[in-house]
Amino acid sequence: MGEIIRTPQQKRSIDKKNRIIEAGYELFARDGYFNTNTAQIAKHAGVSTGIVYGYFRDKRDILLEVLSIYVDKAFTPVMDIFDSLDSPLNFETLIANIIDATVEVHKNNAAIHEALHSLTSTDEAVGNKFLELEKDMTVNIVEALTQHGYNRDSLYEKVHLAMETIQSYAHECVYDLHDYIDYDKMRIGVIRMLLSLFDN
Amino acid sequence: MGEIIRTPQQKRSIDKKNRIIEAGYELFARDGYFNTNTAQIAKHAGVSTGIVYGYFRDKRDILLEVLSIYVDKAFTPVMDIFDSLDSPLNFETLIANIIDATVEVHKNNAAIHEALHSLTSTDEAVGNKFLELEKDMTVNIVEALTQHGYNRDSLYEKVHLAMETIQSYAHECVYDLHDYIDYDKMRIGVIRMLLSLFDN
Amino acid sequence: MGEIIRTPQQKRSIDKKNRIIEAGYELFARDGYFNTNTAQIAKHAGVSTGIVYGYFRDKRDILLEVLSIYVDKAFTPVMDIFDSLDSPLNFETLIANIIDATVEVHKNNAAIHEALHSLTSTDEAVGNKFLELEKDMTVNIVEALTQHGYNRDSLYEKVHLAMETIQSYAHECVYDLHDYIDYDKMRIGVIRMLLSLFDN
Amino acid sequence: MGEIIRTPQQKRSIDKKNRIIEAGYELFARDGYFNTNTAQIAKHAGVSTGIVYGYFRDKRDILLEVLSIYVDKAFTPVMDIFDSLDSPLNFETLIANIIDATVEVHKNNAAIHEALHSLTSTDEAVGNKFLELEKDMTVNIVEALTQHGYNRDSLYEKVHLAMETIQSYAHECVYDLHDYIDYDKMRIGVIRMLLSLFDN
DNA sequence: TATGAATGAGAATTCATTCAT
DNA sequence: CATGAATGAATTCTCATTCAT
Repeated sequence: MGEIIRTPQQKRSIDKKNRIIEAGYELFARDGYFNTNTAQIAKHAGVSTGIVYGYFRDKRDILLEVLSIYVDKAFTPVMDIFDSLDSPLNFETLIANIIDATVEVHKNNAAIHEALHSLTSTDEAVGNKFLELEKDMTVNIVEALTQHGYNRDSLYEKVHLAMETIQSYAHECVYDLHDYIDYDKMRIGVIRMLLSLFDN
Repeated sequence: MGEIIRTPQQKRSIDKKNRIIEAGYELFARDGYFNTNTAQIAKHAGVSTGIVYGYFRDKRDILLEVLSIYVDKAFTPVMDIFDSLDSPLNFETLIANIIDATVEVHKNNAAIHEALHSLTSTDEAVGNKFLELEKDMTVNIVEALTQHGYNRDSLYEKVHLAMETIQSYAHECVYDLHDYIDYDKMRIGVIRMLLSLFDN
Repeated sequence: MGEIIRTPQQKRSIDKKNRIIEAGYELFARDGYFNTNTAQIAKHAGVSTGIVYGYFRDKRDILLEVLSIYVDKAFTPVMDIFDSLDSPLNFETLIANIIDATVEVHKNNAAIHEALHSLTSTDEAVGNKFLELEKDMTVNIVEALTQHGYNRDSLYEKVHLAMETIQSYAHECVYDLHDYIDYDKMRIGVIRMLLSLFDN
Repeated sequence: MGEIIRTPQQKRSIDKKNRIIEAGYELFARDGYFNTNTAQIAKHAGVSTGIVYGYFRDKRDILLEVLSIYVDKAFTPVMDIFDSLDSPLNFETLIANIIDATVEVHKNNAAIHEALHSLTSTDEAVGNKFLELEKDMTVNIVEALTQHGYNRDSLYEKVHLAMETIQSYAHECVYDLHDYIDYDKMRIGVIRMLLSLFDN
């Protein structure tokens, strides 16, 4: 098999590979994975169609890289909050901070999130990556809470549920689709719900 | 515009159209919209490829019909709960009932929900249909609650948020993907959160 | 998997499938397998590129059908000679007849023989088909000779060797490439050699 | 025509050119000409893809060089036999020697022979080279035989036919594909046939 | 209405060759 | 001379849609 996938070492090449990933990111976000073809990605990245296959095994391989980037972007800002945490925990502030961080992440990445997440049911690797992301976040948060002395029943369930709820809110909030919803009021509802969840 | 899309009158034709929709439903659910082709749908429905275009303008038209069916399936069972509601409202029971109904709906339709919902960002009509579904449910529930004397602040926001939360839970619960989660415990968390949300 | 390979029943479809095989036959013979593309085959057959994949799994599948046809064409005329064989055997006549039949087959099929045979070393199925052809011919001839009372030592080896020799001659003769060779004289040499081979 | 194909003067360059030819030789033999790409050849030779075009006009040019090497390898061992030939000629020994030399050549080069020979019908230069090889061998052998006093009718035809027969045998023998053939017995048949051919 | 063969535009991928460094 | 990244035309194959019957 003569298939040689370049692992670029030089700056220019790294740039080029990143440009392709970036192009994939933007086009998948805008049009979806299935509505984007490799020629478009190449053109958007300012490279030839051929070189795409110098850096990636196939179109799906680009997807996987885009996914990795997204996962980092989604994971880091929220987890950073737990690095600088005071004891005793102030849940109200903590929750508000996580909500705001999540909304911020969503503002920049909602479209790609949709595009990627829509593949979870038909692409096992993509599905697993999302599961892993959720698991990593849950586990990390549980650990952080425990270290700060919070240690109640059903902690994994609570954290996971909280995350889901915040995700849902962030999604709604960013798309701002329902004219009958005041997202600031909803935000208050989310905080109230989560406070009660953890105050137990 | 000489194109004639049949609106079937005879029983046999209605069957045939429904069989095509049903086939689309199953295949979209199993493989996703983009991984299903019209030949497969026709074969699965036991009809010829050509006749598909006698009943539907194009492949996407099948999608739209499938979507309608799904929306009904998702809407009805939950809304039925509000038809037989006692006053004064017992929120704990109500919430539990909605959760169970939603989980039940999801058990049967999670796959198609994924398949359809994944198109929301790239297909405006699909997106709007989902918005409409959410709006209809929210509005109906708000109305029912009001009629039963429940009338607090931010009701739309609360109801919408509650629905989102239940949806999330139902999804998690049905797929049962995280081995570190006990979904019965999570269910208790959901109920607690929502009780606190509405007890305010 | 939605791959449906038509097995044509109707006359028109059979014609079409045969036209594609025929086109493959001619183009492979003229330009070789690797220098022929599916678009050319389709055009030569007077069909669209798409329908080629309605009748054949892929380009190689056409090759395999062409091969089958060739094998029949190569096998039948020579084997027919053994259907009408007098006892006692007149080897001189028999050999001459086989030579002539083989040359005749080669006249019409030398190019496709080359094209197909050139794939034996890189395509196992093709290689096996040629082996099978040689084996079938050898076994059939040995059987026929035995039935007519010829039963000497090393019969399989002799028959196989005779066939190879005749093949070589037919090839040379048809291409007529060497100006220093008189193929009629060479034919006499072949007959003499084979007579001595079997007279032992 | 400003294109400059280097004729390497320095030792290192000659090595490099030879390494490329050697790589072509091995890969063409293993996978065939069309299943080998220039990147593979370069990699196998331990050079860059670009430099290949410093030494060769194009991929086919490598093929031609490989062909030249093969022709030498095929020509020399057999021709050497005629350098040390006793008078009067002992045909039985001579034939046996040629058979053994040819089998030996084939043992080492059967694969590349197949790969190259398969191109004869579509590449005129390759075809001509093979013709030339056959002609050179025939002419040389005829000359040698004549010098040793053997001078019969149809000598070119006989020699050519003998060579073909031996080639066929060597091919069969090396690949050893037919389980119903004893190649030692077949070898005896070949010798017998050729003795009778020349004893006339 | 119904069939399923046929179309052809479009997608993914390969690879001989060139070129900037 | 040498490198290996880059090009883009060419190729295989798919599939929504049409059409002859």
